[in-house]
Amino acid sequence: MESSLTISIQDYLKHIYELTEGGENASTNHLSERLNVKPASVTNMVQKLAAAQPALVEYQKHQGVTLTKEGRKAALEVIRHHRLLEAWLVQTLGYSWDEVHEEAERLEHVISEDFERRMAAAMGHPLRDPHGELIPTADLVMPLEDSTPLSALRPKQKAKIQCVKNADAELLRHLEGLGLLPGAQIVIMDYSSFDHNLTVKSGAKVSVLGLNITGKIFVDYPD
Amino acid sequence: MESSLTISIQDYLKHIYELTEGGENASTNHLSERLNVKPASVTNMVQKLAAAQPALVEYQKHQGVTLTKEGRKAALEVIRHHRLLEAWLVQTLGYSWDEVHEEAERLEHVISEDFERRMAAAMGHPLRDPHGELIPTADLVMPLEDSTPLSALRPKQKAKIQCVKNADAELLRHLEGLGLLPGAQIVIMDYSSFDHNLTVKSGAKVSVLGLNITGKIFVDYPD
DNA sequence: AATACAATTTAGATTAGACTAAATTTATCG
DNA sequence: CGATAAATTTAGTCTAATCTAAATTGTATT
Ligand SMILES: [Mn+2]
Ligand SMILES: [Mn+2]
Ligand SMILES: [Mn+2]
Ligand SMILES: [Mn+2]
Repeated sequence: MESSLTISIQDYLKHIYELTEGGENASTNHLSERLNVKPASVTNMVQKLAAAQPALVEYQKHQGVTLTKEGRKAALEVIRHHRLLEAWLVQTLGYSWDEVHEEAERLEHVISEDFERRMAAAMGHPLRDPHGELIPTADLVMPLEDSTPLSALRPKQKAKIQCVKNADAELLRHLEGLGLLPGAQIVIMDYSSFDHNLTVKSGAKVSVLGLNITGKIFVDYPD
Repeated sequence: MESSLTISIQDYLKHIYELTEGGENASTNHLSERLNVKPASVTNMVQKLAAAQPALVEYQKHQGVTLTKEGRKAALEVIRHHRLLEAWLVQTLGYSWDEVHEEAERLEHVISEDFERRMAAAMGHPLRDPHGELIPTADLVMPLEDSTPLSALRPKQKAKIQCVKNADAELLRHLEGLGLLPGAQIVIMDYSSFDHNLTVKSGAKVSVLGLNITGKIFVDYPD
C-alpha cells in the first residue's frame, strides 16, 4: 500500500479500464494501439501487472486482461485526476475542450491527492468533465451512466447530448462548429440504412453524421 | 533542438543553476546532497551532460561543473515553471507558502509552454513567487536581484523583506508566525557578535534569529 | 615530504520499460 | 481438415538512471 505506481503502469491501467468497460477483455493488440507501445512490450507489462502483489490485472495467455479490484481503483484514481484536471483547466485557464486532453494526460500522473481535493472543492465537486464524461467520485466509484449512443436514435426522436467519447481534437472542433456540445438539444431528421448516416438538427444547424461520429456521441435516454 | 530533456536531467540542471549562482562550480558532493542521489551517480550524469550535443555543462574532473548557455536556458525554463506554478497554486487553490514547493517540484517538468503562458497571463505576469523569489522572464532571463541577506544588517537599520530562499516548510511556517513574510517592514533591534544572532522587530513582534535563518532571508538594500 | 581523510571517479550490477526478430498459438476459410 | 493469416508470446537487446564497492585523486596536517 505504499509504492506509488509508475506513470507507465498508470497508463496501462487507465487504458485497460477503458477497453474493458463494455465487459470484454482488453487484448494485447488493442492495448498496443492505445498505448503506442509494441505488442511484445504489452505482453511483458501485462504479465508484470498480473504477477504484482497485489495483482492489478487478471491475465490468461492469449485471452487479454481484465482489472482486479485493486487495478480498477488505481485506474479510477488516474481517470478522476484526468477529468478533474480537464474541467479545471477549462474553467481557470480558458483551455478549450479540444486542447485540454493532452495537458491532462501528463498532469494526471503527478498531482497530489491534496491537489485533487482542492480542485474538486474549488469547482464545487463537478460530476462531468468538459466532454461530458462522468468523473469518478472521491472514493473511486464510477457513477452510473445511463446514456445511449447517438447512433441508436432514429428520425423524429429528440435527445440531449450528454457526452462525447474518445474524440480527437479535430473532431471536437468540428462538433463545436456544428453546435453539438454536451447539453445541446437535438432532433433526428433523417436516417439512411445504407451507410447509417443520421441527419441531426441542433438549434438552426443541420448536419449529416456518419457512424464514426454518431458512435462517439452519447445522449440521454430518448425512451 | 527537439529532444525534450528528461525529468532527471531537468532536476540536475536546476540544482546546478542554484549551486552556481554565487559564481563557484557545483561540486559532485553538493549535487549529490541536493538531488538525493549518490556521488557516483552524479559523476556519471554530469559526464553525460558535458558530452551531450550541445553540451549542457562544462565539466573538469574533480572541479565540479558550471552551466553552458544551453544548460542555463534549460535550467531557467524549469525554474520559471516552478515559480509560476507556486504563485498560481497559491492564488487559485489556496495553497500556503509552505505547501506549494513540493507540488511545484513535480508539476514543473510536465506542463506545456502553453500552460506556462496561460498561467503567466492569468496572473498578470508576476515578477516574484510566493517566497519572493524572482521569476525568470518568458525569454528566459533571470532579472537582477539587488537584495541583501538579513544577516548583513545591524541595529537601527530598517528594511523590507524581499524573499526567503531554500527554507523548508517548517521554517516557512515559523517565519509566518513571526510576521516575517515578503513585504514585511522590519527594524533591527540588537546584534550579538558572539553567535551572530539578530533581534528583529516586525510590526509588534520581536524575534531573535540565528544565522541559519538570517542567511536565508533577503531584504532590500538598507544603504 | 609523508600520511590520513575527504572528495571524486571507475567498474560493474540492477531495475524499469521499451524494442526487434523469431517462435508459437489461435482463428478463419476454402 | 489443413493451410494461411493474425494475434500473441518468447528470447534477447538496448537505454536511462540509479546503486555499491573499490580505486584514485586532492588536501590538510603534522
Ligand atoms: Mn497519461
Ligand atoms: Mn475528457
Ligand atoms: Mn523537480
Ligand atoms: Mn519558491
